Amino acid sequence: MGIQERKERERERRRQQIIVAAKRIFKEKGFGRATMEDIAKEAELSPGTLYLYFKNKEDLYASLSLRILQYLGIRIEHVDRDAGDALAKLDELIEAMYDVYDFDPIMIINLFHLQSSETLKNLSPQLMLEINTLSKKSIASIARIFEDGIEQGMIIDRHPVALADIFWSLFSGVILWESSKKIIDGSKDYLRETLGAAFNIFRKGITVKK
Amino acid sequence: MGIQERKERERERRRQQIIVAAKRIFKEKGFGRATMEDIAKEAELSPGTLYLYFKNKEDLYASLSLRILQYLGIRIEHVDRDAGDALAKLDELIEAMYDVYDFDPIMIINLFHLQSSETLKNLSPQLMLEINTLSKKSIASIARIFEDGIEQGMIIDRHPVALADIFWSLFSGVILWESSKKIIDGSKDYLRETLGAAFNIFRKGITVKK
Amino acid sequence: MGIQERKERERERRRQQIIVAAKRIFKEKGFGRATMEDIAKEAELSPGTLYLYFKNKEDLYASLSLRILQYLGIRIEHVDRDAGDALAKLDELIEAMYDVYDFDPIMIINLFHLQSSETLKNLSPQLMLEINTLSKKSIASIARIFEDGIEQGMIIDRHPVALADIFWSLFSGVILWESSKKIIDGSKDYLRETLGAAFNIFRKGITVKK
Amino acid sequence: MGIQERKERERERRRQQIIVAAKRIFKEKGFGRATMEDIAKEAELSPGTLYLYFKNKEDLYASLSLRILQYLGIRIEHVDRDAGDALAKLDELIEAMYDVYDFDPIMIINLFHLQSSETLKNLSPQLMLEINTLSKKSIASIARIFEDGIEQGMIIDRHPVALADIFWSLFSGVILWESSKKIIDGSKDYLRETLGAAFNIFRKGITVKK
DNA sequence: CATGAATGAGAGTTCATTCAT
DNA sequence: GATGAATGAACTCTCATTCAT
Repeated sequence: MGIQERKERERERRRQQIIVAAKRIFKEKGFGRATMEDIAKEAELSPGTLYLYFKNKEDLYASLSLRILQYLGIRIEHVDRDAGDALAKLDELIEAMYDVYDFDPIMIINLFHLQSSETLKNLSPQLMLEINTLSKKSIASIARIFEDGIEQGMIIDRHPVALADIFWSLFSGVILWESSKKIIDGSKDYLRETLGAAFNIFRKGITVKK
Repeated sequence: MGIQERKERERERRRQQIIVAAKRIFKEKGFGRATMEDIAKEAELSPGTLYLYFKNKEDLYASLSLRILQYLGIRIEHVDRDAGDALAKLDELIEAMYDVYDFDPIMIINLFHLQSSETLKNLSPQLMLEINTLSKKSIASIARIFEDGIEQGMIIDRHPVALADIFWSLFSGVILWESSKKIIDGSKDYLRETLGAAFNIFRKGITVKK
Repeated sequence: MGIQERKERERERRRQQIIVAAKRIFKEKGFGRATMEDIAKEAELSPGTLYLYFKNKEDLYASLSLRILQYLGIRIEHVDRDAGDALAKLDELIEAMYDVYDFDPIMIINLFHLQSSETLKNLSPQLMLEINTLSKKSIASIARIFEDGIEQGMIIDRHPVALADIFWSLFSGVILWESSKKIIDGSKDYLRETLGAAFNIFRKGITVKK
Repeated sequence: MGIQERKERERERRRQQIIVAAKRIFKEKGFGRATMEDIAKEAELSPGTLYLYFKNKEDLYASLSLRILQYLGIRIEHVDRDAGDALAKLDELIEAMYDVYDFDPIMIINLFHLQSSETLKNLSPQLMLEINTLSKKSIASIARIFEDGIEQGMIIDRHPVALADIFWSLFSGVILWESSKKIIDGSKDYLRETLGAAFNIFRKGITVKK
C-alpha cells in the first residue's frame, strides 16, 4: 500500500534526522552534557518528538553505536567468508576497518566512548546484552581469521581471541588517541597515517618469518 | 617554621584522603554519576570541605589524572636517561608501563576515560593546557627512545612521534578494551597476558631484522 | 429528516464507545493517571477523535459522572412520586440505590471520586453548576420523602435535608470504603451485605417506635 | 548534648513547616494538581529542600495521612481498653471520632481522599502495607467494642467487623459529603450537626430494644 | 469526519555549590 | 578550618491538545 509505505519512509527519515542531530550534539558535548533539548533544537523538532522515536536518551545514544556495531559485524564476517590465506584476509580485515571508520567516523568514536566510558555502567541490561552479543560476534570473526593463520603456520601461535582483542584494541586506541590529541592541542589529523603504520607494525609483529 | 610545615603536611594528607575516596567512587560510578556527596561520604567529610581542597568537581577529577600523568612522565624520562641501546630501552619502557599501571590501575583507567571521553570537552583551558603539556612531554620522551633506535638501525624507519603515538595507543587501547570486556560480560581479567602479548607483537613489529 | 437522525444516532454511538472505554481506563488507573491516549486506544480511536466528541479530558470525565447523576435523579424522583407511606417509600428508595449501583458500578464509584476528590476543585464553573443542580435535585427528592415521614409521624423529627445528607453519605461511604478495602488488601467484596446491613441500621435508626 | 538536641528540634520544626505548607496546598489543589514547587513556595523554601525531608511527593503526601491514622489508632485503642458497657464505649468512640476530626480536619479529609481515590492505586507497596496495617488495627479495635455489645445483648447480632465498617463508612461518608457540598455550593458548614445526627441514628439503629 | 504526529509547557527530581554557624 | 542544610538551575520525560492531511 502506497500510503503505508510513504508513512514508513517518512518515519525513517525523521529517525535519521534525529540521529544526525544527535550525532552532532553528542560529538560536540559528549553524552553527559548533551541535553535532549539540544538535540531537539538541532533537529528542529520539539523535545517531545524525540520520545516518539526513541524510548529515552540512552536509547538514542545506543542507537548510534549499535548501528555501526552492526555494520562492523557484517563487514568483518564478509572478510571471514572470503577465500584466500590468512595474511590476505588480514589485509582485507584492515581494509574493512578503514571502511568502518569511513562509514561514519563520528559514530565509531561514539562507539569507543560507549565502550570505554562510564556510560557502559548505566545501560539497561537489554542494551548491554545487545552490545555484548554484537561485540562478541565481531571479535569471534576476527579471531577465526587469526586461527586459520596459525593453523597455516603463517601467524604466531597465540590464543586467537587474544590476537583479536589486541587488533581491536590497537584500532580503537589509535582512533581515540588521535581524536584526543586533536581536542587537546588542535593538531592536524594524522589518523590515517598513524592507523596505517599501526596496522603494518601489527602485521609484521604477528607474522611468522619464513 | 615547624607549625607552618605541620599544617602543610596535614593539608596534604587531607587532600590525599579525598583523592583516595574520589578514586573509589569514580571507579564505581564513573565521573558523571559520581556525586560530590558520594565522595564526601566515602572520605568521611562534609561536602563543603571538599571545596576547601578542590575548586570544583572537575578540578578534583583532573587531579586524579594529572597525578598519574606526572608519575608517567617521570618514569619515562628515567628510562630515556638510562644507558643501553634502544631495544633495551624499549624493554625498560614496557616495564615502566607495567609500573605505571600497577602504581594505580584505577587512576590509569580514569586517565584514559578523561582522554577519550566527553569530559575532555568540558575542561577549563588551564587544565587542558596542563594535560597537554604533560602528555606531550611523555610522548616526546618515548619518541626519543624510538629515535635513538632508528638512528642505531635497530628500529624501522618511521616518524618517531608516530611510533610513540602507536605505542601509547596500544597501551591505552588494551587497557580500555579489557576493562570494557569485564564490564560487559563480567569475564575474567586477562589484562596482564593481553598486554604482554601486545607489547611483544609491537616489539617484533618495529624491530629491524638482522 | 432521516439522514440527520442517522448522523445523530451515529454520533451518539461514538460518544458511547468513548465513554465505555473511558470508564474502563478511569477505573483501572484513576483520573490522574489515565491518559487520553490510553482511552483512545481502548476505544480503538485516535486521540484527536476524542476531542471531536468531548471538549477536553475533564469534560469527558465529568460526562461519566453526570450520566449516573441524571439516572439517579430520575430514579429517585420516580420513588418520590409513587404512592405509599414514607417507610414504604424508604424501602423503595433503598431499592433505587441498589438499582443505581447496579446500573453502573464503575460510574458510581467514579462519581464519588469526583465528589470526594481533588478533581472537584479543578472543574469548570459551568460543569460545577450542572453537578450542583443535579445533586441538589436528588437530595431534595430524598429529603421530601423524609419530610413526609416526619409529618406522618413515622420518622424522627430531624431536618429532612440532614437526613437525606446522612442517607447519601452512608451510601457513598460504604461504597468507597468497601472498594478501598478491596484495593488495600484484595479482600473479598462484601459490598452487598454491608450495604444491606447499613440501610437496615439506618432504617431502624430513623423510625419512630410505636 | 545540647547542640545535637537543638539540631534535632530544628529539623523537626522544618518538617512541620513543610507539612503545614503541604497540607494547605493539597487541600487547595488536591494531590494531582499540587506541585512540589507550590509547596516549596508556600513553605518559603526551595524545591530541593523538600527532598531533604521527604523522599518524594508521594512520601510527603502519605506522611500527612499516616500521622492521623496513627492518632486514630491510638485514640480508638484507648476507648477499647476503658471500662464500661458497650453502649458507653460507643459513646466514647463517637467522642473519639470528633477528637480525631478536630485533631486535624484537613488531614482527616486528606486521609479519606487517599483511601477513596486513585492515589491509592499508585502508592508504593511499602506505604500500602503501612496504611493497611494501621487501618486494619483501628477497624479491629472498633469491631471489638461491637463484639462486646453483642455478647452483652445490647447491640444487634451482626458481624462485628461489618458494624465497624459501617460505622467507619458513615463517619468518612459524612465528612466527605459535607466537604464536597462546601466546595460545590459554598454552603455553610453543617458538619458537626450532621455528624451528630448520623451517629445518633447509627446508635439507635444498632441498639437492642429492651 | 478521522487521524496521529507533533507540540511544548510543565512536572518531579537531582546535585554542584555556597555560606551561616 | 569544617560543617551540612539550603539552594535553584537544569535535567529528563509526560501528556493534553492541536492541526495538516
